[in-house]
Amino acid sequence: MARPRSEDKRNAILAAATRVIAAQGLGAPTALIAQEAGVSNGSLFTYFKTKTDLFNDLYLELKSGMASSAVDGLPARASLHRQLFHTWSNWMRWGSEHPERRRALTLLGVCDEITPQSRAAGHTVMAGLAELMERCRAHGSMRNVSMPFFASIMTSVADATIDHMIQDPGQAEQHCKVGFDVLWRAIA
Amino acid sequence: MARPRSEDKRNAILAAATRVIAAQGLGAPTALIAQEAGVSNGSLFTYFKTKTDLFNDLYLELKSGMASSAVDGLPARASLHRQLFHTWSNWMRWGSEHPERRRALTLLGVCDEITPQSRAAGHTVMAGLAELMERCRAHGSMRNVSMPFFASIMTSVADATIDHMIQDPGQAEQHCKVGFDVLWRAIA
Amino acid sequence: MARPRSEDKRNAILAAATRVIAAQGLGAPTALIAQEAGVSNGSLFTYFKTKTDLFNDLYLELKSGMASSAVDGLPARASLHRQLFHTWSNWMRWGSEHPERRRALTLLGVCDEITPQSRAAGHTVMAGLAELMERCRAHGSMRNVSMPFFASIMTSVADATIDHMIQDPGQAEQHCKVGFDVLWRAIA
Amino acid sequence: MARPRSEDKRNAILAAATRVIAAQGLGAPTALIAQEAGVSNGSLFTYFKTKTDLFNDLYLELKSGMASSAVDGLPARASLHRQLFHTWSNWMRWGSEHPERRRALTLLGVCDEITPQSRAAGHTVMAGLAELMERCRAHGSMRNVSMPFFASIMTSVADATIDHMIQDPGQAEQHCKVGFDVLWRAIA
DNA sequence: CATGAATGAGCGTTCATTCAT
DNA sequence: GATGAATGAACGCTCATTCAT
Repeated sequence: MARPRSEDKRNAILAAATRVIAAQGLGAPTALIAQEAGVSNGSLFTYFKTKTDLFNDLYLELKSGMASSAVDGLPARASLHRQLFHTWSNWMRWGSEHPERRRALTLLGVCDEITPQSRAAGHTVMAGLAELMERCRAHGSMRNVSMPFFASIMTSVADATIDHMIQDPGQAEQHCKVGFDVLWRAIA
Repeated sequence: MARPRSEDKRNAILAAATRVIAAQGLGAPTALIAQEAGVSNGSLFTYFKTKTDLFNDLYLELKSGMASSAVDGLPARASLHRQLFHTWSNWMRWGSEHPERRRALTLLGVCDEITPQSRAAGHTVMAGLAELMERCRAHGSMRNVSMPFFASIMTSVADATIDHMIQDPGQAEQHCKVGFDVLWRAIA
Repeated sequence: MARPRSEDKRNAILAAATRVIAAQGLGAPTALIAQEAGVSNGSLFTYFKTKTDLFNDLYLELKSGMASSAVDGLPARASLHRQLFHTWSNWMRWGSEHPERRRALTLLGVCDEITPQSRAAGHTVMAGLAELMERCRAHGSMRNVSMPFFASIMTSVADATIDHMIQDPGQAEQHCKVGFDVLWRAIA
Repeated sequence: MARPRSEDKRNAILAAATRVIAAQGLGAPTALIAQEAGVSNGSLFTYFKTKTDLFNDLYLELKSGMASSAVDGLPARASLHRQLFHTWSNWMRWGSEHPERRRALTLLGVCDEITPQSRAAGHTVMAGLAELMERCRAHGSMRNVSMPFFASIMTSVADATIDHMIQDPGQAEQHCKVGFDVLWRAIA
């Protein structure tokens, strides 16, 4: 019967946190995040019990946004190479178009306030992507290495590629392709 | 640069900072670092003007330690493949044997208190390694991409490989080899 | 005084406040009291304008509960000694059986949010008891001291006795008697 | 070799806490206590690790001040009656002359941040007084009740008497005597 | 120079109270 | 009236940095 909790406000806080963390790092004051989100200081804590909770939720939010972007419109019947390139392109686009989300995710990824549970959930949301990766691994020269290692290689190359695209946006598309070729050579 | 009295103390502080940052992140109190180093609270600031200065110096220290480990004993006359593998093995060993240094370096690498000057110096200190990389790039399939991109790919794969080695130490040597093969396929 | 809708809710809040204050002290959040009472956060403030008002009302409620227990079933025609002992026993029983009310009353009694008006009203509510006390005073060795002093002595001894009864419940009845004897010797 | 911790400052904080607590209750901000003591906000915490620690230390300080005042100049060879009256007078004087200390001690005494250890230590500092009480108990009509009960009675009457003296300072000395007579009748 | 007490701005969080639903 | 989200002042405590010893 009372004013319901607003999903919009929650999202505004998450978006503000993304921006503020990208700009100031994880030490950014919650008060600044709240202000940036257009809510009061105290309201942040009705949506997220602690700053750490906010971090964990944001981590998942960003990770799943990235994952779902990557597999968006995946051509299910195309060749593995085509499917992977499609996904790769989506991934690179997400990284290039959302540098703040990416930076925030990087920072959250290395900080130790993210719980093992969140990290596990982070893997879950990547399931679609993981399934594709698994097929690539199983049919390529890395068929004998573990999935985590395989995934980690792929992620690393992706990160390096996005960095490169951001630093030289004029040639972004070409860098995207080069990165993919590197990856394909490594794993095919 | 007026050398402070005791190089030992300076080193103790850097070593303590490495440990403490690895354990607690960059938010760790300077007082704790000082304590861990066996010096007083205030003394830390006679060796490093600010916490940020300490971070920048430590970043360089760690990066150059890593770089010099990597090129240690480089067989100058061997084939490129042999030289690279030698370096790669050194690098992997450094990473496996100094997880705290590596974690501290990772955290420092993504935080924005590290100045562009420090990052540039970080590259300088990698000169020996960079020269080898440059030769690999120039003679391989990535001859048309920029050095930063090439280096970034190599670093990424290295990081992924070290992670893997640390998580499964029993097979470390084998993972080292697999990582190298991945890299070689990607760049040869 | 416009009665709020539900006297039940008001009482539930007072009872909850008693429990919560006994457990957590006067710093206990109003939200917790509301929760414990089974009403919403905001509703508490339709029954009590401020937290201070709640405290003042509760103070009176507890004090009058104690006072009316004390004089319950007073044998009007018995000797003073018998009347006083009857009252004393009631008082001790109230204290032993309602430790939370007693503790809350103690805390409220020393905090300075209780207004002089409330304290005055607290005396009014003790009128029945006071009248008996007055007769005791006037006929005993303390006939020359002021009533407040006399009452305060009696209250003090009562409190000490209840404490003792609570700490050694096995002998409660005996302690009750001993306390009364002390009092009687002091005032007779 | 550095600036030593100043006992003066510690005492200033304790004195300030006494005043501020007496005036505002236990909810008084530490910042106000610090200000009143003439030290910075943060300095308070170099002398007392937490607000609760400050409360516990202050409790002991006040209690031992009271206890040592009470037994000051005790005429060891006088009669029990004379000895007790001497102590009683000291006690009453302490209470009358230090109303803030007394109020702070009252508040601290009922709050549940005071640890059982502090309460135990509080009894220890009253040892001198307790020994005298014990002799009174053993030779009087309360010889069959436990010491804690006896002590609690005595304390209660003392508190009531001090209150009375404070409220009517003109007759303080006389009230002191009356209170003592009440006590003596109760226990002799 | 070494020490560690002093400083005070700053932070995460709480909570009495208000107000939209 | 009932609800619980919204508000923002306030609080306890931390910590980089300074400075007296």
